[in-house]
Amino acid sequence: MLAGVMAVTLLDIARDLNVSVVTVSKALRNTGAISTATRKRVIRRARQLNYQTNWVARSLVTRRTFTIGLLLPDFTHPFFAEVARAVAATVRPRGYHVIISYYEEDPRLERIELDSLAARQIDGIIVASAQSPEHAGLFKRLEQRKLAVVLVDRLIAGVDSSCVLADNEGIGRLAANHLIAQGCRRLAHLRGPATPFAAARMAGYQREIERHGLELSARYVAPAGFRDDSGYQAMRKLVRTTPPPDGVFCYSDPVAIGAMKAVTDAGLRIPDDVAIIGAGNVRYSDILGVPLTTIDQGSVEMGRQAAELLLEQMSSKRRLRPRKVVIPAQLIIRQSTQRKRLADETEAGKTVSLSPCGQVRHTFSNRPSERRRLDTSNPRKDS
Amino acid sequence: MLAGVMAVTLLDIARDLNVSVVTVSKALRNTGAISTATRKRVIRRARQLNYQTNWVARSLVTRRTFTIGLLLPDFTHPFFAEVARAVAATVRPRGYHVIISYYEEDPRLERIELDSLAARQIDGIIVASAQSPEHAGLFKRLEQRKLAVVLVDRLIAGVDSSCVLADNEGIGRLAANHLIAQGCRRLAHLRGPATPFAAARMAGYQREIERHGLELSARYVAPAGFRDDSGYQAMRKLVRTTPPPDGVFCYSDPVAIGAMKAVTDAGLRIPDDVAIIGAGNVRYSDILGVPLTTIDQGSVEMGRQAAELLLEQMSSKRRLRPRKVVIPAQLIIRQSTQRKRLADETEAGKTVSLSPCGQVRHTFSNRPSERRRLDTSNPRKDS
DNA sequence: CTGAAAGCGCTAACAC
DNA sequence: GTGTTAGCGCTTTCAG
Repeated sequence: MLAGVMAVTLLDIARDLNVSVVTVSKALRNTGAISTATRKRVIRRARQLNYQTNWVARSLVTRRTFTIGLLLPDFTHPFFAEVARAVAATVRPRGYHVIISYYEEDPRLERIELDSLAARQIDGIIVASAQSPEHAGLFKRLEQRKLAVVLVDRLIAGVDSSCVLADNEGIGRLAANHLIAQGCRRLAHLRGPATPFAAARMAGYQREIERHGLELSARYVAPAGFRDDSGYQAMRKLVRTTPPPDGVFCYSDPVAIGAMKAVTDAGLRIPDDVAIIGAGNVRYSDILGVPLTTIDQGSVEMGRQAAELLLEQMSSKRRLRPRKVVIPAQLIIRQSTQRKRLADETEAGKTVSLSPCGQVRHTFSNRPSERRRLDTSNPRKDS
Repeated sequence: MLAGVMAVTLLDIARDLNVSVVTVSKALRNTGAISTATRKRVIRRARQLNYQTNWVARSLVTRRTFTIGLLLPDFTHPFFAEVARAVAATVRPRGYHVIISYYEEDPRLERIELDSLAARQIDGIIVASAQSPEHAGLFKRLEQRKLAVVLVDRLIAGVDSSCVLADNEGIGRLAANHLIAQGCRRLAHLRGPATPFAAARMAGYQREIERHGLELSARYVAPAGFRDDSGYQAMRKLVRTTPPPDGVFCYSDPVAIGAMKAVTDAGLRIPDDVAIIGAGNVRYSDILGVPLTTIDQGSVEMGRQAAELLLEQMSSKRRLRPRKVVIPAQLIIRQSTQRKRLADETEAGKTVSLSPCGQVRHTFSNRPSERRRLDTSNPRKDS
């Protein structure tokens, strides 16, 4: 027989050593009552033969695969890519693998994937879901099967799983505050898709505007989607209004990037004619033609916390009380909103240090210590 | 018993219907000899009970998991993220899932992950490896275990698995050609990491330069790494040489982005003082301060072809002859090299249409049809 | 301390 | 057509 054509099994080692399979199994798992001598013998031989646990077989009996699912709308999107990496980084040290899947914003596909992942007997799943509340039962069923579930970035009404969310309200408020502080008065908004979290962003924005005695006029609100092309289209309309808005809060950075093109194409200047603020702090947002002011949703933190919650749930015997974690938003000021060349300190009562001449500080990494920021309220946890 | 606490098994359905487990199994798999009547009965009941195949159990006996691994240095990098999506999109219709893992350019971690994925009994793996040739045996062992292997983006000497590669030589040649056509004469290079593929890029670059009777001076070659910060550091040195280079080919777009900052920081203009060209056509490269000319490596095509090769291998009984696919490179001309304001047609004998005023054409998507390009030679296949 | 027996949920081979 | 038998490679339980 050709060496190694078939994988080495416990039985192979057992025969080889004249012990039982059970003994080998115990030795390798470092568990149960076994003499140190045989344990060593087994381990040595296993290494020699290049034995590897067959996880499929083990999982069948232990009912744990040490694999989790991560279901996202699109892991090519830098925000989700960062979430994904943070999740993987968090669970890896604990021996878990991650099956990453995406559903392209198609709820039907999402459901299929969800089922398919469950059929693979994953131990838990983290999902940024696009399901409407009428499918809340789907998640209930998953949890009944003892599958740990953590919702991330997007809440679903009626699903009481743990979740980790951006502070969407806060993002909107932060945006409004900042634009107003920069002297903008004709405030506009490029809305995201028809989702609760996009609505929350807009609501926070509007509320804060009104708190300042201003208003968010309906004609300054245009629907956009997730991506830059929709932002471009939406902004093309807004720049044609008279007068055009002088401050625009965009649902996401990609949308904002599209919007910036539309503004430039229309012969207007950023930020002098129109200030633009995005959300997401997407990688490379700081190296655009005009570096984009944005609101960081804390992708890494979101992934980490989601994974942490999931691990906790998976390793607990009884079902834990669902928890809700809100990741505070941070304002990242760059040129696209910097109309006041120097100090625009004391927004929200905090001092924001700006580098001279309206220049962006040189930031390569996203380490928080290197950013100028402004948190939304306090981190709220465990609501 | 609470409904659905335990997952429904074939046995549950069998008992329920007073048939044997085998019958149910056959019915559900639509295989073997079975009357249409019972098949329908089984299927109906299965649906009612919300039965789902337990893939762990099935895999144990069929020895197929319908799961493949994808091991990358970093799936947050836009290039790899696109490869990953293309892989997932290609295998999904065939029922495969993808476990995506990354090793942060750490060969030791890569080996651990490789083993760990194999232990999960994946059917095949696509890997952009950082292993040096002395670990070629690692891959040989995987293939002996009947694990299909496809190398992507990075070749390893001594490993004769199928592979899908960028045309690194061609990338270098294309870069040199373009810079020279733009009138650059003091050509520089920011080298990538110490890898064969980075070396190939430089070799192509140098060869083409020399073919034009010019030379790549050693003092104009600086080592950089994978990311923007290393590009920044490297370029900081080059701009201090007298005279500074007037055309720089950077190993990757991130490196180029870092380099552009260094050039700007030094008070030089892009492209008038220094033309910069990257490689990778990273998303958002077209919306930088100065949109970056780059060479597209065909990430999507690379992922698709790798997945295709893997599928082919996995569904074949006997081991197939390894194949080598080279994805042709495409030059994407943007502002960062556009020194000749208008027509710089007839590089390499082809006409490249440019939009007026050195403006970038508005491109949101990466659809090839929307790009101005220049292929490297012919697509070579199956060498 | 060690191992024999039983079984995880499923499929393959072969009787009936 | 249908069901029986025999595993896949591992862990669990419990007797020795």
